[in-house]
Parts: sequence; structure tokens; C-alpha cells
Amino acid sequence: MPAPNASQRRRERKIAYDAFMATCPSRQLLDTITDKWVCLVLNALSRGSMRHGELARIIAGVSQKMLTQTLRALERDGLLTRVVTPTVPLRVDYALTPLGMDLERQMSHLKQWAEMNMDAILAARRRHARTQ
Amino acid sequence: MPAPNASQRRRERKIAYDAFMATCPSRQLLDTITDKWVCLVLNALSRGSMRHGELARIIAGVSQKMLTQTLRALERDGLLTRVVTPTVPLRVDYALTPLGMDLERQMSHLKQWAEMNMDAILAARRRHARTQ
DNA sequence: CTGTATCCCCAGAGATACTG
DNA sequence: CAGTATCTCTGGGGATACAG
Repeated sequence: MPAPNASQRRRERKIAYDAFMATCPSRQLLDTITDKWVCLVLNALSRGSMRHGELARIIAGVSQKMLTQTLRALERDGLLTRVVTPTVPLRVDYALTPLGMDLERQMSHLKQWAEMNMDAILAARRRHARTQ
Repeated sequence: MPAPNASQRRRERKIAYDAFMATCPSRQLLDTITDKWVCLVLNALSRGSMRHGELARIIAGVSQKMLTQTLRALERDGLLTRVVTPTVPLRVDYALTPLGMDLERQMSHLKQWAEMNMDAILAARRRHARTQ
């Protein structure tokens, strides 16, 4: 029996998970990754490795709790690595894994889209408010 | 003075909005669109116009409240149209606008990514649980 | 069929204080 | 600097009932 090729494996994986199903693991994963903090953290780290403080500064308005929580979840899912340098004071660096970079590529389009189409959305809202 | 070309306008828009800023409208928009229901609704409608009941059936587990709420928000932002046919019983069709189709193209990558990389994520979680 | 209107509840998010 | 631990509290989201 020949080994399945890439296209066959891709098709199988497509069948394996379906986010339209409520109980599918991919539904839960979709819920996790569709999050503004995830989007912004990944995007910030796409520039390269960063420390906790740097991330907090770049991602304005994120609380320490949410930042840590987001970083922990992304680490758990293998999307980023957490490297501790036991100096005094402590130094912790976060960096995307290849899997994280892959997701970041998709997510960055979302952030860009929001920034690029903001005017169109605001116009639509004004139109809607007038018709309403 | 010559009219700005497409590339210049694109650059200006990029400067105009920045989701890293807490108070930027695009931050709020990013928060709105990074949502699993938005992702699933857009993806379902990419197949073509659909009725409320069809959407509810395809998107398993969505409550009526969340579905309506999501549809209203997307309509408000000009991402889909809501067409009422005043028959008895009532018939309501939802369809993506060009702007909605554009966003859907980005979002569909996210759903696909979750389904395609579910195995890798699950493996990472097992690895993390063991190391933990 | 396609919704609104209500009630209710708890997870999630901020704020604050403390530690290695 | 980089967190953890707690507390509080709001508002997101489910369930239910009713209406055009």
C-alpha cells in the first residue's frame, strides 16, 4: 500500500475536523484564536522575539492579566516559545514558533483588513443609522 | 495638484488607523470581527444567500440570540444585506455584500487553519501537559 | 418562520496587592 | 522585570416565553 501523498492527507484532514460542528475540537480552537489579543500578540511577535514589557507597551490597553493569559494559552498550543533567562532581574523572551508564524500570517490579514476598511465600515454605519 | 493614486491612498489609510492603539476605531472593529460566530456566519454565507433557519442549522450550537445579534452587527457594518419577503410565513434572506465577501476571504483562512492544524495543536498540548 | 423581550447566571476581564 | 493571587463586578450569552 503506497503512502498517502500530500494532497490526500490534506483532504483527509479536511474531513477530520469541521468547525461548523459544535463539538468538534476545531470549533473550540476557532473560538480561542478569534480573539483580538491573540491577533495583536501574534502580530507584534511577527517582528521578532519580544519581552513581556515590550509587548505590553506595543499592545496599548491590554491588562497584565490578559497579556499573561494570552501568552500562556499560545505557549500551551505550541504557537510561541517562552524563554526565561535567570538573571536579576528576570528576563523572559517570547518568540513565535513556525506554527505560530503560520497562524500569524492569516491573522495579520485580519488586522490589516480592519485598518484598511475602517472608512468603509464607518460609512456603512452612518448609512445604517440614517435609514434606521 | 495630481489626484493621489491607489498606492498613495493605501499608504495613507495604513497611517490613518492602527489597531495597536487602544482608542483607534480599528481596534474596536478588530474586536468585533475576531469572533467565532462572525467567522462561521460569513463562511456559511460564502456559499450564497441563506435564510435564518438554514444558518442556524449549519452553524451547530449557535443560539438564536447570538445568531440574530451577529447578523444585525454584520448588517450594520455593511457586510451583509437582509432582504425580507413579506409572505406568510415571513421569509428573510441574508447575503454577503462585496465588502463582506472580502472579509470572508480572510476569515475563511482562519477556519481552514483551525481545521488543518488541529492535530498539531493537540500534539503541542499533550507535549505541554507532559512537560508541565 | 423569524424574530423580539426577559430573566438569570457565571465566566471573563479589570483593579489591586504581593512575590521571586 | 515578570509575574501570581484575589476580589469584585459587569455584561455576554443561554434559556424561555411571546409576537408578527
